[in-house]
Amino acid sequence: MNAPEHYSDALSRSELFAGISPKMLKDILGRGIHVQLKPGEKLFHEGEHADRCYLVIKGRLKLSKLHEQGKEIIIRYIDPGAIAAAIAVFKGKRYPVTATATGAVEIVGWDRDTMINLISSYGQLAVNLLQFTIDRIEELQNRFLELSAEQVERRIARALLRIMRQSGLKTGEGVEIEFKLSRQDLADYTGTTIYTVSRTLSSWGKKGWVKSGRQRIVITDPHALVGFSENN
Amino acid sequence: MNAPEHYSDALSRSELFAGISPKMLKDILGRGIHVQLKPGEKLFHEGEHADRCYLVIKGRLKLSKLHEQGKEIIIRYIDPGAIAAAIAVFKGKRYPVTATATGAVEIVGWDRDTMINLISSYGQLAVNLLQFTIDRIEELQNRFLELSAEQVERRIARALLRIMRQSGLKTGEGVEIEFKLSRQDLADYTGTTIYTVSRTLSSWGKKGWVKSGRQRIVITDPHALVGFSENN
DNA sequence: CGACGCATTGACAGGGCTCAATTTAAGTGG
DNA sequence: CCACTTAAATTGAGCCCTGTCAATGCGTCG
Repeated sequence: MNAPEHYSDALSRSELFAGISPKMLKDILGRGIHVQLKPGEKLFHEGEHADRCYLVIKGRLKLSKLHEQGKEIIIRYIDPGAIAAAIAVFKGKRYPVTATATGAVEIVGWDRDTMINLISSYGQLAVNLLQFTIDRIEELQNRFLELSAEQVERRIARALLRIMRQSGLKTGEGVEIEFKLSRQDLADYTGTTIYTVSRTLSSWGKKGWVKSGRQRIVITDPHALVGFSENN
Repeated sequence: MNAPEHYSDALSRSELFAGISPKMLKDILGRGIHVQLKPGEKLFHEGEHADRCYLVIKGRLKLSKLHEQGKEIIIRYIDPGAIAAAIAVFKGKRYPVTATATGAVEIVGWDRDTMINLISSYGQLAVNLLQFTIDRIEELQNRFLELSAEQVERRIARALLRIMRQSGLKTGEGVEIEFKLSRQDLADYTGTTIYTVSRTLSSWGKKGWVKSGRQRIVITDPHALVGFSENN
């Protein structure tokens, strides 16, 4: 298998493969399987046996957990270059979350044996994996604190800024979230309802902080939003 | 240094040292430093440089994060045999949380170099550490889901049950939480206020589910509490 | 015994959820 | 390219859960 051109872009951004030479990368990529996902398609379900981990090449995965009565909570989004289920795959455990494609998604997957093999071949991988895990725990702890200590509007502000930093695209109007992000998604991400999100974005729209339409959000005044999320 | 008698008890319960022979344990313990903490004393603060990780021998550590305006959130409690800051110490990062002694606490600490040394000497340690990390992430994700999807009363029920399973002591009356746990603690753990916790425990008291006093909680009917936390 | 910290309880208000009714926008097929 | 369908978003009204504030009770410890 020969890696297509656009792989290098995702890989160069990857936290997991930082500090690994192009030659090694080629080897690593060659050992994975290539998968394409349609919008909304699920890559794996919460509770399933974790037999593979995946690197996102193009598009975005949404990691979420489901609660009884259909309420969903979004744990995080996985951008190109980032990896999903890297930790779960090691222990042959079950996936603790569900992964869904937002838009068309391209990924590379490795099974458990291959991963263990790779780790022992490339020491840097283990270090990166540890770093990655630490970051995940910290991110979760931070969001946990926010969720319990802050009011909804501020949580939405922080969420939007976090997503903007991860997946923002500078345009003439401001910074646009470069994937489809509905009110429902934001609500699930911040632990609120679509109604509150809608009202909030509405009010920010009037202030000129954001422009938002159907599954599309542009932050026109990031500075103001940061101020709001921190001050007062 | 010769390990005191009661060390073996904590160690035998330890997730981290599972599958490691007594002889090796003696070596590992000998390389750590022994620390005693007074009630309320802080072992490390959020943001400080993470220069050591610790195994709890006796008593309990409380891991928490602070929000502006003094609001605190409890991430978890660390019982005898469990370890704190194990991951943070590796990357020479800062502690993401604050550790406080609840009651008198005895711990053993290892610095970064020693930990790295130990890991390379005892392969099982690395595996255990990974397992431990996975468990931490899952626990956080679960609580995150609860926090965003469930009402306060049910969150308190779940919290109490979780703490009971971890640190419960069967007595004639029922299962008693074996360390001082104030209304404030429960509130910080569940993301609510002492007033709501107090009202809730009061009402459960009338139903005969719990008996609670000053920093002391006994679950007299665990079954009923489980039912409440899951049903409806 | 007095003082301090923890816990309880009541009254009140408000943030945000629920529900229902529209409006808007994006497909889709003829 | 336009009607039609369908999903997403908006907006208003009402209310309930839970946070806030204040007063009081009670257990513990010096």
